[in-house]
Amino acid sequence: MVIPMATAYDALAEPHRRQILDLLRTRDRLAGELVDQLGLSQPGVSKHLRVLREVGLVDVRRDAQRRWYGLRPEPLAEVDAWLAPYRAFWSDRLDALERHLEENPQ
Amino acid sequence: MVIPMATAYDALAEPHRRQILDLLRTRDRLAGELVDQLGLSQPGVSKHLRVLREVGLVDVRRDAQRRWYGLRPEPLAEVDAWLAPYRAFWSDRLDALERHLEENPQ
DNA sequence: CACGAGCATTTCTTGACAGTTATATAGCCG
DNA sequence: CGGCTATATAACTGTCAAGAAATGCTCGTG
Repeated sequence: MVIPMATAYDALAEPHRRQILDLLRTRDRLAGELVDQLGLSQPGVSKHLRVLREVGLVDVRRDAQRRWYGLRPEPLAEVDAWLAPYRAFWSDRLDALERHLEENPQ
Repeated sequence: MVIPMATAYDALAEPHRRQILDLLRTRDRLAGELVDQLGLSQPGVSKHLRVLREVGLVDVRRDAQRRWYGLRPEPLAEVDAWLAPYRAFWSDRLDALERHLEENPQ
């Protein structure tokens, strides 16, 4: 019986989870704050946070009954590494566009 | 009735689809080639290709009964743009590591 | 024109997942 | 201790996606 490990890609596929990461980018947040921001039920947010924890994209700090959630960007570096070889493609096209604009000023 | 549009994030969540994009990065491929490489059934690959088409990550050129698939990296630029603000985070940490190493030579 | 090659689409099954409500756990405070 | 706050987990439901098998479509070729 194989336990299917989720990946950062899976975590990012869900818009609410990307929203959570965006919120954590500015500062750490209480679970309750995230519930308020997302407009989901509290258990719904809690489940998304569990997924993000499991793929290592967030960490938690306990503070009595509260939980402070913080961003752990490392798994995004893996995604970025996968993306890197593709960057050449569209930057090529953008470069071509830029050259075109330079060579054809208004 | 809302038609749920898939996003590039959804497309990237599936490992086989990332593999297809990786194959198309080197050169255009026939659908049959992709079937051989992926080790999935032909209809299975065809369905993945449909998803990639729908989010604009590949395009198709007909050649009699054949289909040449090619990479269209533009939607990846969107993902890259989302990722950009995060890049500062881990590069900060890497910078810190580099400074540490510079200040503490072997 | 019949056949086969090359793909796409359909159909079906199974499993995963997002969301909800209900419940459990943990810690503060009166 | 009792009850409240904050969060996690459980149980359940509906939806959707991945995969295989069967079928359909298109076009070149004998």
